[in-house]
Amino acid sequence: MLQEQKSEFTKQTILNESFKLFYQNGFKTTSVDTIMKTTKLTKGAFYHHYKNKKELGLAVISLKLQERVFKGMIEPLQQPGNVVDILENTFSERLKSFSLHDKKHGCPTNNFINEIGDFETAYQMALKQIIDNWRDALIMLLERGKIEGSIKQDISSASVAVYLISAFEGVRGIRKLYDTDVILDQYMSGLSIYLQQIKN
Amino acid sequence: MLQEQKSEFTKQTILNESFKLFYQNGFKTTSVDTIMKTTKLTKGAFYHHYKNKKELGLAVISLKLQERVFKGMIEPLQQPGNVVDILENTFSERLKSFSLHDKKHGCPTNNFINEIGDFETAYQMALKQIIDNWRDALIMLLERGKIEGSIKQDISSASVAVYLISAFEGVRGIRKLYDTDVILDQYMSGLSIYLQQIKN
DNA sequence: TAAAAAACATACCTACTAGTATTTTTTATA
DNA sequence: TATAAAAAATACTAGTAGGTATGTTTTTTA
Repeated sequence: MLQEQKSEFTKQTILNESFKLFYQNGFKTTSVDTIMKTTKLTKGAFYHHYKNKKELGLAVISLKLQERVFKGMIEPLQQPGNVVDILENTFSERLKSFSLHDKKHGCPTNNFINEIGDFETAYQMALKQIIDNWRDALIMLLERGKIEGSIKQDISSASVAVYLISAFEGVRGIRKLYDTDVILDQYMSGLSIYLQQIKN
Repeated sequence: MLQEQKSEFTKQTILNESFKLFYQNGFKTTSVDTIMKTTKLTKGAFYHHYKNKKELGLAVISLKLQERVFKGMIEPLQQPGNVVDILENTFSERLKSFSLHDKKHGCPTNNFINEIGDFETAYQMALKQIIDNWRDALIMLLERGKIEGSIKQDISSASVAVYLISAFEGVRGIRKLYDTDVILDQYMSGLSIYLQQIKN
């Protein structure tokens, strides 16, 4: 294989396996040794491609987490249609689409935020970028709703965006404690009530 | 000093220092050595009072975290007065009352939930107890509001309770990423909008 | 096709981890 | 006040952590 392709493949493999392991077991408690054992490669390969564990963590955040939130929570907001419907669908459908594994382990981005969001500025900034992008996309959609008349004029789009994101991330954590989806159903019903209020 | 008193004091000291350190640096990444160094005691004392680190973790959850949530988020709900006001005050005032330290490190209960809520059943159940108590207290308050006519009859109290808790815990995590309180202000404004909807 | 460079492997280092075994100190009690 | 029991200190173990130094293999390029 071409050297460049092979190198890129290895780097991606490490990145993907890291994401999975961080998601399941946490960032700080997943060792480089563990990661490299699952990739069937060795420590030499790891430190050839990444300066240290911190660089890997930042790569997982700005590549894997960023992409996941974009595809799952931002892209759906950018479709045409009634704004309130889009909001309800995006937040509800996303929850319903999760596997048991994803329900058990919560939101990988939220896990990172809560584990290392207060740990180092570099992580903080990378994670902030994800939330900012998400919030901005929500604000954009809500502003469109105001123009189209489907959203009340007098509510702050930023406030609604922050409240929506907060509740979503919050319930993803809380769901970890339960064996059933009751909590998710209650969240969705609670979301519905909220959306009634911002609707024109 | 009386042996019993002394023993209890030591156990409490370990518990309190553990809570602080877990809050600041995470549960799994805080070592027993580190805890005992801050207490100026030794490992011998620790393993005399606690079987292992897991038992300590469970003690912190069911004693320290439980109490913190009760005093900060449950007790205020049990006061007399207008239900919507109580809700707005409890959630808003609690946020405003936090020190910079507490804003930076988020909610200790939420940190535990996100770090080890998917790790072991014992932790899961202890944490679940806290959330269940909180949710039940909210439901009780909302039901009182329905009887008194200040809360709409047709909304599900459980759903509103879960949504309120989720958003609160969510924003405590997200705030970690920011240096300012803007996100908290937006959350509070978003909360206000929500409460308008459930008000009769 | 030889040399250089990139990709990866192996062996190792220091620091730290939860937990144990054993000894010393303090307190209670007969 | 001697003895027992509880509390705490000391010394240790086996395993894991991130990271480095150095060697080997593969690929590129002149």
